[in-house]
Amino acid sequence: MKLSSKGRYGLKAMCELAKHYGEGALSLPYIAGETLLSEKYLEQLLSVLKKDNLIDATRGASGGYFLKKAPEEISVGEILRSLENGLEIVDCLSGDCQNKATCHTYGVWSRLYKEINKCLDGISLKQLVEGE
Amino acid sequence: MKLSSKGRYGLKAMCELAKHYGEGALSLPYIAGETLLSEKYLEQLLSVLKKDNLIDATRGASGGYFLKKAPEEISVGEILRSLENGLEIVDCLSGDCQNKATCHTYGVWSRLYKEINKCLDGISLKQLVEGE
DNA sequence: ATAATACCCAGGAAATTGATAGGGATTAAA
DNA sequence: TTTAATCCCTATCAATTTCCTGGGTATTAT
Repeated sequence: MKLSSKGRYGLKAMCELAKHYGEGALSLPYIAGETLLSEKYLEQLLSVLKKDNLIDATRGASGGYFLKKAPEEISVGEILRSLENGLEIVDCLSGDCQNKATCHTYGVWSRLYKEINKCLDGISLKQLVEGE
Repeated sequence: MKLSSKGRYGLKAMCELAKHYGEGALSLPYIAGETLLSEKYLEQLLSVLKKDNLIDATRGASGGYFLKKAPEEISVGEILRSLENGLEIVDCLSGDCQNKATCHTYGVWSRLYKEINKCLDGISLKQLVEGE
């Protein structure tokens, strides 16, 4: 039960964007340089975050990426749910579990899922960047 | 961030053992039949649980597996930590993170790790089998 | 002895993840 | 209007992990 590097790296990129919030857009090469990630891989992560409306981008010369909301209004939970494609610990949580009623373990996963989200939604990007 | 089927299946097997706690040992073929798992795969899961002292086994004819403690004294957390080889969400938690001091995200993982364990340690196998 | 059982080890199929690559579309600046 | 910077899309590959199967050995009740 590990977080993928997609999640870890993407969160790092979001921190970078948060650090420069309000200073305009950051270019892909710049973010890649700061986070030590390949431009091509980082690009994929940013495109996911953009699809989920956490960041936005301007194209063309001197374009780049920027946060769509202020760092204090973005939670780590939102970011990870975007990158990890949901934080459901088991598939039956996200889908159509037939045995929901009879299955004893369903309750465990559901409880855990709520706790995880509660925990991560309680930490804002601002807190993260400023070190609590 | 998904739980492996090792964890899910192993927990199922533990439930089966809990249902028959005090009635002597259950054979591998029997447990496999109840949980609808292949004997060979289940065998590996049980060997992990045995290594971690959650269950024990007697060999020879009419032998089998049984819980080493009462269902109310075994937590779901213990079981999953055994099967999943720890519930650390990222590697730096289990190891020797160099950047621990400077890394901003370390605190997030550590907080989440504690919450996950707290949640799962709060549910006993007995509660699980009896439906809370 | 024999049958039923747990135990051990090796390996392979399948899925997921991590990362690379190329080319295209869009836009700002010169 | 050209040019260059940049985001955007999609395919593919290598590596890793996970899931599962199979064969053979050791042990014990009957």
